[in-house]
Amino acid sequence: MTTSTAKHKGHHHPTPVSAAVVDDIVAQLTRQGYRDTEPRRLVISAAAAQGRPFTAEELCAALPCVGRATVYRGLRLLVETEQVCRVLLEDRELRYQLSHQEHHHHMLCAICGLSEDLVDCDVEEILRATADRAGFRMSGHWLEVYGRCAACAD
Amino acid sequence: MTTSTAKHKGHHHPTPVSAAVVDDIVAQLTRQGYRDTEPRRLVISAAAAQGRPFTAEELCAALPCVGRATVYRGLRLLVETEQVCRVLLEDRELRYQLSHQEHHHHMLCAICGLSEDLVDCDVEEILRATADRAGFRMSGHWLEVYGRCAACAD
DNA sequence: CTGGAATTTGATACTTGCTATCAACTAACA
DNA sequence: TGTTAGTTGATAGCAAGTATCAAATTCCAG
Repeated sequence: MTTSTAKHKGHHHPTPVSAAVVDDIVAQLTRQGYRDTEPRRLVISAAAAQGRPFTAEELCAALPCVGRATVYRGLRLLVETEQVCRVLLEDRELRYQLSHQEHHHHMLCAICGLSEDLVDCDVEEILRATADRAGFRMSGHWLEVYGRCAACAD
Repeated sequence: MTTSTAKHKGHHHPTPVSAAVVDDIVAQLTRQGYRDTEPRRLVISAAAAQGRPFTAEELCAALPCVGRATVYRGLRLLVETEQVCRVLLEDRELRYQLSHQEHHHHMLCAICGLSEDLVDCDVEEILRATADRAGFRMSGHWLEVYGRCAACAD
């Protein structure tokens, strides 16, 4: 979980993408009946190349040869199949990032834009219990935590 | 599906607005140097008349005599001065409602649209502690809980 | 009261983010 | 290799919200 000695701040290197990651995701998709297409692979590859949460528009810009609608559709498919998760910034900007876990939340660094998964956190049960107490049956929730990552803390 | 002692579904009675509520909010604003204007009062009054979280567009529709931009500006001002809080639906639709507390979260009913304040809930400290453990300094968060209110539960 | 500066308003145009359409294309299976 | 159903992408469109700016209003000073 990228603790690490502060590397770049605000500057985003695309991470080298291992073809294996892309293949793996494509495999998940084909297993679910979706086709293995070139534009789709490009979207996945570009998404995997991002070092931190990215916007749909950023992906469009990174893929000038792929149609705008296709990028949006690709992202939507990846979210639906849980290969990618959505991240909501404080200003309500929607970003995406490859998902590495079942269901989880993120801590978002306001300085470098990095996202860290929130682990060892049982908010969910607490919320459910609190809701129950009010006779409210919880079916879902949205949670994002904002702040500064270790590297960007004062 | 709304079993319950179904009252209205999707039909929203505007709650009768006590002038006192409007006056009180206007007072808070003038205290902060903002002017007491007719359109502003109309926006506040309409906001207070809503029984549940409402959209900016709904307010515009309810106030045909007030300019669109003015409604949006009025809402923004009310949010900034913490008279109104923002509520995010699962589909990311942004709604508003009069704020009755310092800082709190909402449980949103997917059936009737009602919003209940989440009380007796210490998620915040838990989140902060969890973040701390990862060397992450939390400065804010966004949390919404979705489900069914007592009246709409099966 | 009244004058006038500063705030506020609102019509309009615009931006941004995203979806609908639909003909052309292509992956996958027989 | 042919069929066909899923996929693509150019385009148009839509919804939410903001920028502009002249006209109107508030409110304080005098």
